[in-house]
Amino acid sequence: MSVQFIQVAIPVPMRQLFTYQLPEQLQSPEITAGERVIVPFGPRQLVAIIMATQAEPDIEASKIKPILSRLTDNCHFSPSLLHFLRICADYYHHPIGDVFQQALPVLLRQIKQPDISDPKLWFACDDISDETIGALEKKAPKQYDLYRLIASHQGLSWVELRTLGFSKAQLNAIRDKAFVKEQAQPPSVYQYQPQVLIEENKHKLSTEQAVIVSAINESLDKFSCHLIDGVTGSGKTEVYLQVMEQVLANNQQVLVLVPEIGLTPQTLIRFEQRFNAPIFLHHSGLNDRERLDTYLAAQQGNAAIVIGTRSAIFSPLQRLGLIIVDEEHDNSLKQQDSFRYHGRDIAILRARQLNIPVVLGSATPSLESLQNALSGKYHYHQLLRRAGKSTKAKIELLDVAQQQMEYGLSGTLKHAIKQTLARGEQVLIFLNRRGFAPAINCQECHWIAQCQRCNKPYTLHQGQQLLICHHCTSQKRVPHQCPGCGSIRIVPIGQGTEQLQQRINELFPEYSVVRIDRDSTRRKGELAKLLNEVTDKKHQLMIGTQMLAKGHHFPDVTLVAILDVDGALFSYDFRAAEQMAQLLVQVAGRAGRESKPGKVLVQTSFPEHPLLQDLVHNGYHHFARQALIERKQAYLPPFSFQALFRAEANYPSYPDKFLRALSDLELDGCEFAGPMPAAMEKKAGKYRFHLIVQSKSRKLLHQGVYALIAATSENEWHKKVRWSVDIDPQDLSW
DNA sequence: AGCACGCCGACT
DNA sequence: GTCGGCGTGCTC
Repeated sequence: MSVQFIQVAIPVPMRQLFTYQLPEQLQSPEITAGERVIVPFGPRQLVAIIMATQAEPDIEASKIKPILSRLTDNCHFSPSLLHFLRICADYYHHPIGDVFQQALPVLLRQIKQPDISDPKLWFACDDISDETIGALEKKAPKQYDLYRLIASHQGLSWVELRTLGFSKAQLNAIRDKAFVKEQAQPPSVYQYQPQVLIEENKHKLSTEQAVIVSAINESLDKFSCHLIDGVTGSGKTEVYLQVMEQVLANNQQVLVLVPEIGLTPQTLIRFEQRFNAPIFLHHSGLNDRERLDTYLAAQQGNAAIVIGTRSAIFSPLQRLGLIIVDEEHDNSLKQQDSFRYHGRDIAILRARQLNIPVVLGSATPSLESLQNALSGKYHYHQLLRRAGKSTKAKIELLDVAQQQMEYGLSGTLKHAIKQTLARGEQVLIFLNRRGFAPAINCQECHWIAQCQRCNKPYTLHQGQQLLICHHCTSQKRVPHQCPGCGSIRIVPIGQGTEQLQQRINELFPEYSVVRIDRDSTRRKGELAKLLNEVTDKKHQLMIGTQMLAKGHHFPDVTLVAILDVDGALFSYDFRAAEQMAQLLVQVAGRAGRESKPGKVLVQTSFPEHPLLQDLVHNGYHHFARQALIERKQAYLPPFSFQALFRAEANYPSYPDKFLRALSDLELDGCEFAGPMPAAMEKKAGKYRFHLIVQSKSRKLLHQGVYALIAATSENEWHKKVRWSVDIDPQDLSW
């Protein structure tokens, strides 16, 4: 047997492959692309991915090392997934090794191999008398609900039960009483059986819905992209469910992508109630082991449905038949560091590659998707009617320019809150700023506590008695004295959710207030718990950040207050207005029910602003079409395509000069904007600059970016900076 | 990205 | 005298 060489992708941000020797004793069985191997790399050992075999190496033989071992756990990339990941790396001009790294669960990237045992699921025990069940129902209603749920399925994972808001204590309790038991599930391929569909929970479709379901069902065997543009409450989920039904019946799997915190109990329960089929989850609330379980279930075929956040797009489903991207406008679908992919966009690439349909859904479609739908590139489906008789929450502007404000609340708003509470209804208050106050300030010398690494004020977190920088997460004790003048008159300025909660408590002492933001929901399952408490009406007032705008519906909330919307009206980011409009409409959709319609009050100092006027009087669709006209006139996305080069270093001149040298290049059909300092010019001690490349042609942009990346190695500053490319950047502020 | 190597300031 | 700060360079 002759010496064999292989080219591998290494999980480092380098745009090249590395050549290794394949020792004779490792040559059988034949090595294939997509396999994982362990290689020596400098002083360390890494898990690498085989890309190709080679007869003759293209580098000096003395440099080549042999690989150490091949991983035999069968968790290699299938040819199809491997091809998909190459397409992604190519589209985003991102190092392939890093793309692979992100597509693998943590436990499969490590040298130490995890124990790949069969996942354990919960089942109901047989032969439990109605009497015993009746007794449980009376004594422990929560445990009874949990038992009923498990009994109605053929196996549920702890992850699902936790996501639905049940606790380990409740589960252990019914296990100890022998109502349920835990069993390992050997790998088996999901097979459709009639009992998969739980018929009694199926809704009758409206004519609008039925048309969409049949349109999608007609094209299940080929690639097609559908945008379902449906107002909140119009029954998008029911359309998803009925299309999925058909795909599952064909023995294929379904992948559902949801926003970061969109995987709420309310969403999951809809799927559980309809399908008695194995559902696996993939979201930030899972630990490494749980993520591996989902990965394996997808790969081995146990999973019929995978529901997850953006990285679930890399689930190795072998018989994927449909991808659904819910809330496709949501920016949590775009990864904002290292490999900056957009979950929705690569879902479309994946669907095209597999020749299957992809369904995008939103009440407030992104301008990109809307334009594709209007131009006929996507199938465009509108759901204009709300199911039932419910009416839409009305958005009203509250002019606060002349009003006396108390802790961010106008008198008019306080009055409206009081009246709503008096009627026994709930109130939701939005403030997109967590912490107690966004800054602290010395009243004598006007000193402001600033993070030295970011040149931005520290946020005061009073509960923890800490100053926290929200840009680099550095922390500091709260000073008792001003370091500048020694004064002790240090006061918070501005309001965050923590302070608002305190003030609301003082203003409405007879009502219970709950705060829902990243700080108050840090613990696993805490979000589900708080949301359940709200639904159970344990709290009358809710205070929260954007987190509350997604996924949940609160029928007894009839007043939503938005404290501060003005920042978005004058932002230099051309997407700020679009995002604000989406937020307002999404929020309006969270509140009210048919018998008690909701109202949204928006505090603003600029009630005459055309953007707000258009949105309030003509609705999101009119607003979106206006915005598209403006984008077209300004040659902004989606009428042009952008790539953003970022560079950072310890001194501002390096990234500036590095990018300036790149922008000197002549590129066919591309133009530059910048280089300019990033909106956060200094972050975590680094100086950051941006260079935007823009083109009306996706193809020319691609070629331009390619040429620019090739030019970096000749750039005299390239060793002085850390740089990266962001294709289709979403947030230009960082 | 890591990690080693190498060269200058404040400490047991 | 040395511990450790981070600038620089390399990884088949």
